[in-house]
Amino acid sequence: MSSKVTIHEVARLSGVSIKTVSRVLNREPNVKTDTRTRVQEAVAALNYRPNISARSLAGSKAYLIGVFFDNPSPAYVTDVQLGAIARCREEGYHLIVEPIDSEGDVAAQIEPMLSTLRMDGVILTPPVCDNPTVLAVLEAEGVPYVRLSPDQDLDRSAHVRMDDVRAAYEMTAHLIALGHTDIGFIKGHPDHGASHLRYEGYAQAMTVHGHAVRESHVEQGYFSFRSGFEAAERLLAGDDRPTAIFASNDDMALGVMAVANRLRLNVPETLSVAGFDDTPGAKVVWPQLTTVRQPIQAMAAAAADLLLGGTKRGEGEAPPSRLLDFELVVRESTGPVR
Amino acid sequence: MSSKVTIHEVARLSGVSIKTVSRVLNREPNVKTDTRTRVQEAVAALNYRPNISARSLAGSKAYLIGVFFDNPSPAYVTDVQLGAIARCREEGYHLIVEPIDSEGDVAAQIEPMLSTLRMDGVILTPPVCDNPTVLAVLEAEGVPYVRLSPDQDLDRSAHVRMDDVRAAYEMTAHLIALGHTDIGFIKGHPDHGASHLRYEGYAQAMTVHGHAVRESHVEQGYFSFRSGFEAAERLLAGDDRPTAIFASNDDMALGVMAVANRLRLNVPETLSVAGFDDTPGAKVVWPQLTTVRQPIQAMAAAAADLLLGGTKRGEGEAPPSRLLDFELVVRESTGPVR
DNA sequence: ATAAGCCATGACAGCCTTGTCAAGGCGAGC
DNA sequence: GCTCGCCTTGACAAGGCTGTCATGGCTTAT
Repeated sequence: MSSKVTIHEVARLSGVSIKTVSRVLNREPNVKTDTRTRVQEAVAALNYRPNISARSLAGSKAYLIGVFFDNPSPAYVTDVQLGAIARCREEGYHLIVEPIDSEGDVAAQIEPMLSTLRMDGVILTPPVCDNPTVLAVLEAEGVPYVRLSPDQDLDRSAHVRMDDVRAAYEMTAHLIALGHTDIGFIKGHPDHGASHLRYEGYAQAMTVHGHAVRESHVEQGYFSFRSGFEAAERLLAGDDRPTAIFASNDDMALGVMAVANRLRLNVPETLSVAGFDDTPGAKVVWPQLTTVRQPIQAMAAAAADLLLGGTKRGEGEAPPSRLLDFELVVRESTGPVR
Repeated sequence: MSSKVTIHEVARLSGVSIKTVSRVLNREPNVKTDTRTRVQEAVAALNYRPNISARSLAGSKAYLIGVFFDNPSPAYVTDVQLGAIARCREEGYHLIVEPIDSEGDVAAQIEPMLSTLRMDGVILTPPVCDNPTVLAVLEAEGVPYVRLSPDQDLDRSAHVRMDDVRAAYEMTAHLIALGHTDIGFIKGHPDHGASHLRYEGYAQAMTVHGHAVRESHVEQGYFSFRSGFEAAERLLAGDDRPTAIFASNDDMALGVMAVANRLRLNVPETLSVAGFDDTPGAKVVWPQLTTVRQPIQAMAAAAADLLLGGTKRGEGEAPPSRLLDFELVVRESTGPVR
């Protein structure tokens, strides 16, 4: 029996009008404590749940938050969903997931769902969070949105980020603390803003600790396993090889490990390897990878929080944003220099 | 301007009643072709989209399909979402994702969302698809559901599966065709139905081709990297080692590769390794893993199709189900015996 | 030609909740 | 003791769409 208890029955049982029940449900002020309690009891007794369709038709809210993604990493996407849901459930909101095909006509994809569903807000993950068309459509439709780790136009909207520079700095410092002075670096895809930030953190740490950033030990990569593999082949070719390599993401670090394996260089005895992102692959390799963990779930939860009005935004103020802490995950792929 | 064009305006522009517009929108019969065209033009001209809340309040459908999951594999979850969405979009349905915490009070989690949202159907992934409480609540609420790769009670509901036995059979046959006769096998988690099916396929193939299933070359694993690693250590310990190992999932196969690496056994020259599932990790290892690909997206699409009434179900008939084809993905980790 | 029946369309109620506005009750200030 | 104003509550309409039923025109069977 798909119990379709309506607000009327609750009203009748508790002896008040449906409007008062509505008030209690929406935590509106100006309801006597006594009345409130009585209504709540009736709600519990009847196991009543408001009908979300009727609610959003009558009111302004849809109780739906969208998550748009076009992200190649399933682990990332899932974490975002988990984080966002955690916060949404507290307020009775639900998550609508919408994969976006950035190659296709983006506007044609999102415009219909926006006008059909009337979502209360949207969370944008990279790289859609930097897609100008998406942002434009969202703004035109008047749908609030929060971007996760955006690259560009930071002031354009609310967003949540992690401090990539500092994370890369600390990872480099970790290697330096282990005695490494000659640390190779593999850059990420040049179109991705994080690439520059991570390189900057690396360079800063080297400079601050008095070690030179050797051009020949900095390679361009593209965030893929293959690009990391190839970069590592170049870095480890001659005799003048670095004692540690910091790849700006895990996939590339895995490429480095593969090369080390082929060259019979023991990790971490002969070569320390560090990654960035803490992807699932980082634990599925031997030795397990030292890396940086982004608090993805927490970031998504923060994004949902921003949307649900955790922070009220005044007129004219800059859009709110949050900067979250990363976590250095030291595992077995980095060790003292020998 | 979040254009809130209503059905009235479409009706006015096309010179018919709102009911007729509604009929066109819902592809109902008994509308003159001429009228239908005129309405469609008006819809296009005004860029009208029906309001889903109003729609579901008035009618019976909510235009929402839920996906419940409690699956440790993000890649799997994402694929399911992608596959389901593909089919849902065709019909104007949207996807609500709901992670379930199987450890907690499952009924308390899903009961509210079911009665609040009134979803039209739910897709259940393993392992929630075998959670009796979940099934019971869904049935009590009268919400149709389709299970993906269920283990138990196949006739209880509609479901979509892949032929694990045949897949394991063919993978084994592939190894045999390469000249292997002594093929080790690592079983999956005993609580997971697929484990038995995959083992059965392996055993069948061995027997049919006249090779003995050697007890000492069959190890128990638990679908984790670590369990694969340990099983491989045992299998590869003595001199009497198999020339190939078929692990019943990729994570364990990766564990096998790690051991082979440590023991300096070249893959595939000295040892062939095969996995199952085609997880992302399968391509991020060197050499890349030969494995079995489940058509997860297609399976999810089929599930959505079942829900959306792709197959009408008569009274008293058995719940509909679909059996999809797998794909043998031969990469570099398997080779001829030497 | 006439009755029966189907097709195409429209009028209207209803889905369940929230927003608006009005009304009654009661304490505070003069 | 009376007015003012706030607190609490309720009546009613509105929100956009679909279901039901009625209507009139036209085709088919007799």
